[in-house]
This record gives sequence, structure tokens and C-alpha cells, in this order.
Amino acid sequence: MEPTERKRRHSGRTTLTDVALAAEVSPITASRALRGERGVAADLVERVKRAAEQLGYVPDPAARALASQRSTQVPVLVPLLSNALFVDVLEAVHHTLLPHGYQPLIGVTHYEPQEEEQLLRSYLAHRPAGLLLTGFDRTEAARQMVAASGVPCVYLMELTQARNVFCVGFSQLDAGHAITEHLIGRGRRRIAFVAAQLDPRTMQRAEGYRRCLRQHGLYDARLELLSPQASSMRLGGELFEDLLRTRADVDAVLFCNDDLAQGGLLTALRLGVNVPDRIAVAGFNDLSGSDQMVPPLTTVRTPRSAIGESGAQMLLDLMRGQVPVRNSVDLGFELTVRGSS
Amino acid sequence: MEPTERKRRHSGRTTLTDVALAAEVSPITASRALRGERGVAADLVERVKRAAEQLGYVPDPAARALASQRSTQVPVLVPLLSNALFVDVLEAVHHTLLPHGYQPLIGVTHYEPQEEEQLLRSYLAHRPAGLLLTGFDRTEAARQMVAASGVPCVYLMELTQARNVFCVGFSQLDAGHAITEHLIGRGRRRIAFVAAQLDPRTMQRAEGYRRCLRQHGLYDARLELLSPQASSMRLGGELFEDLLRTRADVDAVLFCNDDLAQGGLLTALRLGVNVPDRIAVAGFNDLSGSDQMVPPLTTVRTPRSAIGESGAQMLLDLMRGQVPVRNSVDLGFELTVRGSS
DNA sequence: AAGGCTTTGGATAGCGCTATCCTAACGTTA
DNA sequence: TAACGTTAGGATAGCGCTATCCAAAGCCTT
Repeated sequence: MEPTERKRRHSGRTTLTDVALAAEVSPITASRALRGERGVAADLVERVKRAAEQLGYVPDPAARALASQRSTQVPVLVPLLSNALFVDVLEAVHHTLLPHGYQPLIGVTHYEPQEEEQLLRSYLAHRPAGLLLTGFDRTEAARQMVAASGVPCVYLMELTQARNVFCVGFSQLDAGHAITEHLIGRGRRRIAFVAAQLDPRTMQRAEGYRRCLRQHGLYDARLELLSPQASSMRLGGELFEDLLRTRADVDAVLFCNDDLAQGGLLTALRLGVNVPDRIAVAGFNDLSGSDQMVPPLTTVRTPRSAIGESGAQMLLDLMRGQVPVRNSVDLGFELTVRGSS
Repeated sequence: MEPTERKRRHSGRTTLTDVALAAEVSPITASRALRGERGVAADLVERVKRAAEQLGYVPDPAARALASQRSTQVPVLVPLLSNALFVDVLEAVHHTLLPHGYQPLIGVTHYEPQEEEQLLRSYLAHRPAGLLLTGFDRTEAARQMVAASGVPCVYLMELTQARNVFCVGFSQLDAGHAITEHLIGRGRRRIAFVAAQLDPRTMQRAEGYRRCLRQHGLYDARLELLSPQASSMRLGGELFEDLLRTRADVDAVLFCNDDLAQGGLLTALRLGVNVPDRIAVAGFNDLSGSDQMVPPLTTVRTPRSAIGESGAQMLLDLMRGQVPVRNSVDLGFELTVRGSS
């Protein structure tokens, strides 16, 4: 009696074996041909590629990841998508990585280290080819997972001199310092700092602000207005109004992000407070719309796209096993002076 | 002579077999226990779960996908991340899907059907558990891939009555009609329509605008200003200025998106054009900041979060093999009248 | 008490691909 | 010509997990 063929789970998908059959080679040769690996005769490669195309063959990423112990996925973890800043970074990362066959995976941490840790655990299980993380502020467990995984990793937005850490960004502290210096240069003496979210980079800007004012003997802790709430135009307006009410002698405000500053400018308009005569306003990041404000917003243009591109490029090097020329790439920033100061 | 053990590729990862060993059960029982499958005795489940936790076991998604022919990934394709609209949708989708163990994958199509087709091809190779797509405008090849894959799919943002198509959204046409009706109700007669991007949903709003004006005998094609450029505050300002220059008798503008409208309002401020006395302004979507404008922007509040949540919920049903009660969920919209009209 | 049904745990065999080892078939060198 | 490298293709055996088939044990029936 013929034993019934029972254990077949084939999914109907076109497999490498189908391609190999059509090209009249062994599956492993087909595999090598399609991946462009070492010496496969040119005519065989040609035959295999043609067969693959005709059959509409698409490699199974799961099988590939399982067999080779690595995938082409590159998780990119950012705090938020509602800050245009990170959208620009992501866009640049995509443009840089996709043409090389890597697949960026967007992860959103909401500025929650716990959430980031969870995401990392999940993404690392996929054996990613590389990793792009925002900043250095994370749980110890997350740090260890990344280290233990051996997955190449590039850090975005902030800089460090630590060995074996690859990062692309700019000095948030210097930027905070520079824009404050600008306001002082405009003759302002009572310069407030208004911030929300209070993430590490915001606090670094705050530190730049403080150092600058201290250097000029102008620092006054009462001029700092820090809110842990999420950044938004509305909040910027509220904080600005607060500020005017409670610190009557203030003659300039530095907002930690442009959305706050835009809200501040609009509130000034509504209240009939003259900017910059009565009070100068400056923001941070040069987000979309800041140049359209009335008056246009003075801000710091930060190299978001360049950070995404350069970080992805550095990661490409690492994933290929090359060591990038530099550990740490400082892309700087640019003071953008407009009518609001 | 002992044969040398040669073919070992073990990755050092903690596997299900390790867990099974520790829990003193067979691997398959461990697998069933961890997945909560059918009858595994409660004490065994307990033992396996404890062992898994102690060993820090994380299932290998690639192996799982390969063996079971499906993953927990749910690609979500949106046109852009730079439109806050889609960020809200994504956020809601994440909140809904993650607690059920599904992993949303963000794909950005840039309003390019070709790009979407490419993304779909790549994502479908991963055997996703489900699919969330924006609108109905895509290539024939993309349509066929989705159909052939058999992957459950829910369409967001637009509605259709087609059978076997699951969708969550609202009537873009009705919304365009309603806001136009509002402007007419305010006594406006020369109502312009200013749009960018010109994606299908924008054009549906345009159609609503046209029908409304025609019903009132007020339609004038010269009052439509359509630009294929990407939507932005700056562009909104430029188009608004154009409009004032070339259609001097216009007494209201309907922008197809709030970012354009915000740019328009700011330009009005800069030019000293009184809103709403000289010209009424209305937008669409009630994006962040619209309520902060001077004057605050009249707009249509669209149920982005609800669409994301409800769409994800519907997809959850489909992925569980249940058939949702309704094919098509209309979440409506809400006219939000503020000072600009 | 025997037959039939329902659990519950396990053995086995893949999923589709690639790492690893192997073996011919060629040069090369002395 | 024999010994030795070098390729180019293939055979084999997994990667880690789960679908599928089995078998033993428990529970009802009649």
C-alpha cells in the first residue's frame, strides 16, 4: 500500500527551488546567483535572474533571516512623530538606507525609556542589520541589550566623545548658548527660557542658555519656565501669557522649540504685545511655518536631514563591517535671525 | 574514531528548546503553553512561563513566521508623515494594535502609487497578519497583490459601498460641501477653493465645494486655485496672495488643508487684510495650531484618531477570522466655526 | 465492561533559505 | 607527469519554530 503523502505545508509561494528548477541549477547556486555571491559563472547568474524575474520570485525574508541569522531591517527609534524634527530625520534615513536594500522600521518611544526598552527588545529579536537611536538617555537594560546583541548602532541628535560609540548630531548646548548670545547682542537683559517636554536635549539647550547668561552676569532662575507637558503651539501661547503676567520686566523669550515659539508669537499678536520692540522672541529648530510668522521667527536651524543622512551613511559603513573614519560627526547648526528679535 | 561535530550554527540565542528543557516538557508543549493554545494543563503552562521568563526567552519572529506562514506584522501605509493628520492616525493604530501583540509597520508612500506598489510587494513578502491602507487610489498591480495575498485589509480615510471591502473614514465630499455651505450661510458669494497636493481626497473635497456652489448658482471655475505642490504654510501664503491679486472680488477662501489656511491667515495679517471682514477663511482637518491663529481658524474637524482606532479594531476582527458587523464605518466630521469666518 | 469520544502531551517533519563541507575540473609548478 | 592550488557547483544539514499526525489516558455511554 502506497503511503499517503501527508506532511505538506507548502504555501503556494514561489520559492528558490522553483527558480532553480526553471534555471536548471541547484537551489544553492540560485541562491548564490541572486545574492551576487562569489564565483558563479556569468551565464548561470543571467539564467537564474531571468528565471526569478519570470516567476516573480520574491525571497522570503523570514526564511532568509532564520538561515543567515540576520535580516535587512534597521529599526529607527525616535521620541515622537508629532515633532516635525524627527519626521525630517526619518525621511532622510529612508532615502539613504532603502537604495542599499535595508528596510527602516520606525519605532516611536514617546520619550519613555521603558517604552524604548520594550521596543528594543522586540526589534532585537528580529536580528536587525543595524540600529539608529535618538540620544543617549535610556535604561541600563536597554543599553545592555544593544551591547549584547552586537548589532551596529549609530546615535542621532547628540554627540559624545566616548570610544566605540558612533554618533551624528550637533552640540545642543552650544546652540542654546549661541541663540542666547544673539539675544544679548540685541541689547536684551531679561531673557526668559520657556521649555516643554524637558527631554535631555531640551535640558542641554537650557544649560547653554544658563551658561551664557551667567557669563554675562544676567542669569535669573525665575526667568526659566519649564513645563513637563508635551510641546505644542497652544502650550507655547499659554506659557508666554504666563510669562508676561508674572515676569513683567522680561524683554526676550527663548523657546526650546519652534512650535512653542509660534504659539507665543500668535499670543503676542492677540494680546497686542509688540514683537520685537516690547519683547524679542526666539525659537529652536526652524520648523515649517516659522518663516511665515508675523513677525518671522528668529530661530536656530538644525541639520535634521543631514543628521538622518549622515547617520544612516555611517550605519551603512558599520553594517558592511567597515569602520567609519570618525566616531562622532558634528553637523553644527545655523543661527537664523528674522524679525522677531 | 569519533566523528567530529561540524555543522553547528547555533546563535547563542535562548531557544524554545532551552525553555522546554528547563521546564521539563517537550518543545512543542512549551510552544503551546506560551502561545496559550488549547489544552495544556495549567501547572505546565505555569512552569513553562516561569522558565521562559527566567531564561529571558524571546521567540524568534523569523522562525515563527516561517513555520506558521504568518507574522504579527501589520503594515500601515500612509502618504506622508509631514501631515499631522496621518501621524494622528498612526498613533491611534499603534495604541489599538500593540496590546494585542501585533506590530504595526509604518510605510510612507509620498502619494506615489508606484512607491506604494513597491512597499506592498516588500511588505507582503513578510506574510503580514493584516494590512491598513490609505484610500482606494492605487495601481492595478497593487490591488491584485493585496487580493492574491489573502491578507485581511482595511482601508482608511475614504468610504465605499463595494462588497467585501472594509473601510473606515468619512465622506470627504460631504465635508467639503458642509464647510462651503457654512461660508454661504455667512453671506459669502465669491468663495475660492485653494488646494495643494491634489490627492484623491482633496479632489473629493473640491467636488463637494463645487456641488454646493452650483446648487446655489455661485460656482465660478476661476475661483479654483489648484497647485500640485506639496502642502505647506508657505505655499498657503503664496496662493492666498495670488488669489487676492488676481481675483479681487473674492470674499471667502476655503483651503483644502489647515496648513495652507494657516499660511493664508498669516499672510493676511502681514498684508493687513482683515479676516473675516474683507475675506473669510476656512481650512480643513483642524490641525494643531488652527485654534491659536489670529483670528482662530474655522475648519472641519476630522476624526483622525477615531479612524485609526476603529480601522485597527476592524482589522483585529478580520485577523481573528471574525467578520465585522459593518463593511463601512462612517465616522463623520464636525464643522468647527471660529473667528476666521 | 466494552466501545467510543474527548482530552493532553509528544514525535516527526517540515517552512524556505543559507552556512558549511565536498568533489570534480582545471590550471600551475617543478 | 605528479603534486598542489584554485575555482565552480552541489549535497547536506540545519536556523527555531509550529502544523500535523499519534498515542495514551480519562470519561461517558449503553
